[in-house]
Amino acid sequence: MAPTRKEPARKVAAAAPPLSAEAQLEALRRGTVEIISEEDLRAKLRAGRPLRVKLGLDPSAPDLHIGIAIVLRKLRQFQDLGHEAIIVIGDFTAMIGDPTGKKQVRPMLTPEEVEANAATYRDQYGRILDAQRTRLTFNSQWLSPIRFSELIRIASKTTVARILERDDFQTRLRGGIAVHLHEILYPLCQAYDSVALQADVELGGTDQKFNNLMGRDLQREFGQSPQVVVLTPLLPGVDGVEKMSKSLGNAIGITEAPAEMYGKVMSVPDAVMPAYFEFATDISAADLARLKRGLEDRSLHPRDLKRRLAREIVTVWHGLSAAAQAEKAFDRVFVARDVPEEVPEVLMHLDVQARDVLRRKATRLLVDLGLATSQSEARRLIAQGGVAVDGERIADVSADIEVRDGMVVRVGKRRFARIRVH
RNA sequence: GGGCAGGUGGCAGAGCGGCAAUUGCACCUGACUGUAGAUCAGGUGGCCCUUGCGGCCUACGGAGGUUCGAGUCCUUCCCUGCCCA
Repeated sequence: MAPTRKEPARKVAAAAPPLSAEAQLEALRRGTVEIISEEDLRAKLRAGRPLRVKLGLDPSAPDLHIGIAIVLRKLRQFQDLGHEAIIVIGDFTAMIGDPTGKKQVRPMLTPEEVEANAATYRDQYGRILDAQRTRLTFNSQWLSPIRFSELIRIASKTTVARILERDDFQTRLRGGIAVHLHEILYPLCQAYDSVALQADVELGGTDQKFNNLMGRDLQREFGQSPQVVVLTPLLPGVDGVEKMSKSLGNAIGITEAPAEMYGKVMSVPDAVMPAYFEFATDISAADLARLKRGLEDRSLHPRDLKRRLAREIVTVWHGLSAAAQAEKAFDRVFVARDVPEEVPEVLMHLDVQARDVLRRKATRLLVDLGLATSQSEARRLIAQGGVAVDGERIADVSADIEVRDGMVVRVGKRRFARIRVH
């Protein structure tokens, strides 16, 4: 379900007379890091026709996170201003993997997989974008049929030196790390997307600057008006260091359960709170300024600020009441150290031999419940005092547990399982 | 095609014949509290039990070999980087 607060905005925008180019530019500037160039954008807006605004996304991560949401919200803004939103799923370029140095070559998706994914994309993007007015494309549509001779023609439009300017390549070459030939085609592929779509604007995070500028060059080579590059900030992940990304495991997914989302926000380092408030919530500029000030002069407690942040972010994606509930659940588990109201249940079968009582070695029980991946791990957890059954800590690594229906096993602070005996 | 340097646990990176492998990051657990933040401490291949500074199995790119013993030495293959052509 889309956040309800978005609904009225859309209707108003559709009905309202188009804003002046200057007013649009003013609105679009907010929340961006760089626009290349504003002059070009102004000119394109002045022409008065709906602009084709392109955003490329990685097909391997259908779980959108609140970092990517920043750029998607920018795209939404373009939609609300009457422009055409085009999402490009990089299913073809996924074969290459954006050359960050770690990605493996991935096989191309089958048409069936693409079809299946499309539904997921629509569903997830629909939480932010006006789904009816969003064009969803896959770049295999135009990249796949390209013949080798055409590739050579496209490749002739740029130079090796130009491609190698890119930071990733620079550092890898300097560090003696492999740069495969196909990888240097990545920026070219993405640039060609812009040519194929005749994009007026390409949106992206600041890490996409090189690729997006490449699109400008290539479009010029193909006799098209070069696209305007609009760059949005990258949100740091929950580690507070790396940019938020699913593959780094530091992301907060927009479809995550409220409680999970709330907890992850609470784990964010204090230093990144301002960025989160600014880019991942809907709070007003005035509120933002006040919170920042409070954090600086220490008149506001960081803990309370982070609770507010967690509430705000959960509210964006799940609504107010879900946020309140998530906070309650969090307090219950982490502040009061109580068992959560909802504990995942695990069914266990009662052994025929032992009719009424089911005895299990504690280590085995943990593995059976999925709370440990091996007996060794289970043993370690118990030895470290991290395992409790119905609130009672297990002290003995070789303990036997008398399994009863409804029993709650806890590992660490936040992993629980309730046993259901059948 | 030739020469040189490399390939070690999720990542980075030690190791120079006794190694389940120093260290950092990441991760897990505990203490503390301001939260799953910060700090401090411990742990982190698997299996087993008679829970012992225990036993066994599997692991340092692949396959062979030398040796009581190989991540460490040899042969060969694969892969990467650099230099020369």
